[in-house]
Amino acid sequence: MLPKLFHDLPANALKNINFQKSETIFRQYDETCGLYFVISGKVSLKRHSPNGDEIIIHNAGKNETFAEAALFSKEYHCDATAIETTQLVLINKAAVLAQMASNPIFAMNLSAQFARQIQIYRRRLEIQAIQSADERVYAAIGDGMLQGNIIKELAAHIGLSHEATYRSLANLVKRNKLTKFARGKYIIK
Amino acid sequence: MLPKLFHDLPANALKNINFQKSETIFRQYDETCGLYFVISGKVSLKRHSPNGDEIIIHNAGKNETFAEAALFSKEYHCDATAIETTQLVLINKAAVLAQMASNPIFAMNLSAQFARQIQIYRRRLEIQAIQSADERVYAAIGDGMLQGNIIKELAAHIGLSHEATYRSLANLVKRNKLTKFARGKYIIK
DNA sequence: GACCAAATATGATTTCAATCATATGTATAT
DNA sequence: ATATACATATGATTGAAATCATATTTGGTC
Repeated sequence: MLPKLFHDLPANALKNINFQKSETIFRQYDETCGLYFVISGKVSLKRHSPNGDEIIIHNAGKNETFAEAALFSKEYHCDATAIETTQLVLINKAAVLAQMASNPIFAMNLSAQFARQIQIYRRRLEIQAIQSADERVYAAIGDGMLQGNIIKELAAHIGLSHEATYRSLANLVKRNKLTKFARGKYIIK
Repeated sequence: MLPKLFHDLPANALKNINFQKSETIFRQYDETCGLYFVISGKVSLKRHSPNGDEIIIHNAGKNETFAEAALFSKEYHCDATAIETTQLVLINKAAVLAQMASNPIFAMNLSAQFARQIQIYRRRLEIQAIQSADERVYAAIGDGMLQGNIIKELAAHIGLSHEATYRSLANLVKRNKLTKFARGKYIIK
């Protein structure tokens, strides 16, 4: 779901684009044209260090934006590549900047959107820092991080192996901390 | 170092405040008055879940801002408490919002600041997800995350025990991937 | 220079998640 | 109804970080 604030932009500021697996979206040093929203699929954002190592910046998945910093920079800071078949919305930089300049409410909504994202990432860092798989899974479920009903995706999202995640879920149910009400569906007790 | 953009605010929009260890800075549901910058010390941001568990949102340390989302909300979303003696700058919400409304450049700079923070947190998530302590330490050093010269702080920052961190540093030096040029000082080869 | 607290270093042991291996269940397409 | 790909589940083993225990070094203060 594209964040509501972007609907305030002119219609031609939003452009759907499809990418095949392994296709390049943009490269580091390309001139920036906008930020992106992921409708479906997954995008890998990477950079190369001076000594040639590959630095993973982020993998952006469904319902996430990426390349926000591109709004404020002439060049993209990294390479973006589709990990799988991917559908994106390109949100035009010039349109965003123009809207920010002319509509203070839009500018404020954009800052608010970014501030919310900061909050989300901070919490994710805390969760990922939890050593115990059981406690990490419990925290993630509590935070609503199980979005669909695929446990394997939750596992990847919180940095656990899928096996450890299944086990933790089973333990938590056994310990009466969670209820499993359907396949891939749990609630906190 | 307070981000430059906040210097564009009127002087009375910035207020230094000191807190003793364990002192409350704000509580969840308090009316928001602004965001904060940490000059020194550490602040714990926590919330309580419906069933009484304590949820750690973030620990904010030196040179970080926190409570950014307060700019866009009537109430604080969590409790903030000083973990140790702490010196903060309170950045006045009304002044920030007024400046955003009247100065599009300021609004843009604030969004840019937040976008940079998003980038930093995303990268930190990736680093923290690296299983191998050696590779995690290497990535963190490469990203300039060793800010002072206290390895123990780096360890806490990247989610490793201090022992594992010292060991990894020693391994990386032995493997010729890092050079130690002083106590607590390393560079990538 | 002496003292002290904290950081760093290192050895040994424990813990538990990752990994490997296999089996079962399930949603989807035909 | 059947076939298939993928998710889920579970047992066994491995590996490496956490933890525990000590020792040494170092920076700051007096």
